Amino acid sequence: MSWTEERVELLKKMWSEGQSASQIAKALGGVTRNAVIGKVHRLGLSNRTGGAGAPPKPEPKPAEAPLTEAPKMEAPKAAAPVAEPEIEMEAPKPRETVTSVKIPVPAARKPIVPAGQPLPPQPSANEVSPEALATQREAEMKARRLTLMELTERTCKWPIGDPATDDFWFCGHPVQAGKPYCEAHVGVAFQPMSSRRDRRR
DNA sequence: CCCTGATTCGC
DNA sequence: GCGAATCAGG
Repeated sequence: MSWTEERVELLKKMWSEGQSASQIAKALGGVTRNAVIGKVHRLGLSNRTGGAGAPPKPEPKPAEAPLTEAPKMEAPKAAAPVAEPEIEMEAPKPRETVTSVKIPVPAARKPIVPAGQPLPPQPSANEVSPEALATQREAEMKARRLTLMELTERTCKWPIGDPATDDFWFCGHPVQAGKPYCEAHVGVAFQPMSSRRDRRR
């Protein structure tokens, strides 16, 4: 394979979108991530965005400014300290249900609510089918306890414990093809609407 | 171990 | 110009 214009275009596009070299290589086919990185450097578009350590920031791509003519336009943005919405990902937090079962979590741990008071809101599903919940416990007892860095596309990203304390890690079991969670957690994460009791707001 | 990008250097 | 090997790091 060679770097045809089309391929280079796709490379540029994907790179600017924050795609990783390996992802780009996969999309292009016939090249390795090394080849992609090498090309990226040769093209001189190394740092994707101003900040070097800036994390992949998907450009919303406002709109192609026609820009027929705009000689010296200074954008005197009077600094608008916009409050970041900070959207939370769909990350259901495993909830401890008071049952007779003992130590559902790996090693004996402090109560799961030690932190101060905040404790992030838990948006989604609370009512999980008993069996799914049981399976969930099993999985958590054997959790690999991965840290954020250790997560990959193939590790279960189900959070366990309290993010505000050290008692926090990710399941880490092999994910179920495509899904972000392992089989057990897919079970509690993706529930049919029907089985979800309507909570009267 | 999984992954990331950066750099080098023979081709 | 190309990209595998290597490096440095999360």
